[in-house]
Amino acid sequence: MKISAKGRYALVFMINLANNYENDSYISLNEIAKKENLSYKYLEKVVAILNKKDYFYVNKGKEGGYKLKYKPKDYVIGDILRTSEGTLAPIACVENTLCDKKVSCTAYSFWDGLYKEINNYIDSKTLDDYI
Amino acid sequence: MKISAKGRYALVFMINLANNYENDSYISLNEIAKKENLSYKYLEKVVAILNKKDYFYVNKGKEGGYKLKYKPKDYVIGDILRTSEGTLAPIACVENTLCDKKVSCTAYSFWDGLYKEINNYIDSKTLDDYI
DNA sequence: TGAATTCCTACCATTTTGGTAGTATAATAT
DNA sequence: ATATTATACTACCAAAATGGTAGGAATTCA
Repeated sequence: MKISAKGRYALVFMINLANNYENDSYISLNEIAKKENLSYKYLEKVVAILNKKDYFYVNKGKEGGYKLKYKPKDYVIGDILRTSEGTLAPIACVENTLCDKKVSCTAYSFWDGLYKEINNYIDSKTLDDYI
Repeated sequence: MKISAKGRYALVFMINLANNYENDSYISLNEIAKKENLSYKYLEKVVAILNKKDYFYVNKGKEGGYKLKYKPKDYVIGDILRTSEGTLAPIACVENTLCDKKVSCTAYSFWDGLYKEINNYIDSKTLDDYI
């Protein structure tokens, strides 16, 4: 029941952008990786995933890097985690439609309830809460 | 962020025992595996883990199997899952003491909050809720 | 033009996952 | 008694996921 490094990296990265929001400057992967003691190469990979979303501005070259596009309050953490981790369903059947047992399935309602609790929590927090 | 087969098997198994509680008879792995469409051998393995706790009576031989020791209401699902899965901490640092950053660590309070939500939920349910 | 930076593709060792196989041991119905 | 049924225990294993690393191409800007 672990969040993978992908999710951890993604959230740390986005919080770093949020912390830099007021500066209106770009912040590079190198800088964040060093500050947060993350693998630069792996962070690169995770950011590539996040970059498919409309989260930040990017600039290459000197003084380049990443900059948050919207206000920290506009970033729901659940959305960031789903982008990086995929679904946060504790077991597959509460998410997809492959399993048709559902209601009749032993323990289904327990897992479904847990899923809802998780979603409620992660969707109630934004980057602004962790600046 | 998935619960592993271990946790799924464990809960299904325990709910089956709970369903059989009123009968006061033993129920075998074979019977449960067939009914729930689980791998018999893997179920055996998971039950071996659960068996370290004081959860059920065991009887070998004909008419043998497993029988719940206490009332379904006495089994908190969080306890069952921790026994089978290990900790349900979404990331390691909210659980163990290896990481000393904690409060100052980026995003720590987010993960800690999520952990608390998960624990609250799974500790608020007992087998009796899923009979 | 050179340095800094992102972008992209490929590779890889280790661990985890979800099993299977086989045998030993114990209980019991008959 | 003993054949049958069941758990207990140990060992093995293939496939997938995890958490990286390596190297170079493209782009930006001082």
